[in-house]
Amino acid sequence: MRYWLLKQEPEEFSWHDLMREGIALWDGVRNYQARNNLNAMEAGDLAFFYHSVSDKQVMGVIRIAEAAFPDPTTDDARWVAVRVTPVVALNQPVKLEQIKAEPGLAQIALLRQSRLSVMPLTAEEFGLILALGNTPHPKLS
DNA sequence: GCCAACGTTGGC
DNA sequence: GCCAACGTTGGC
Repeated sequence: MRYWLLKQEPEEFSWHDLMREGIALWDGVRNYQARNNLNAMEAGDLAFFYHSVSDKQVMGVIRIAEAAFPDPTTDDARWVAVRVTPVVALNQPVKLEQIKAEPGLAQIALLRQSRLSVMPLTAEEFGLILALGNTPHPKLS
């Protein structure tokens, strides 16, 4: 079981869109490092859904429903997509500002590599963000 | 293989 | 709107 953070502009695809659809493709990634992270995902892994640019906050927890397969939005075999499903909305969305203020989160790629859209989190980092969002761990609920 | 120029992302 | 941080492209 690994933990991830997936970033998207809410104007493109939002947490609300995912809740409405129930299950969705995470596709269109065209960056090797992000692609490598998609390839490392296993069904059942948990991830946060982060709204970038206009919102800049973590909205909720999602689950990787299906591991990487060829991205249907391109014929280029280099790129992959996964399928994700919502698990739980955070009781309070966690702002980028709060993440920056938390010493235990200083190493996360969200802060250190702002352009990366798919990144791993440690179990500790995942837990800290859940705590900031006043949300119990989905495994325990 | 190097690097300058250019394009994109995302925070401010 | 600006700029930092990358990533990509193409000339050499």
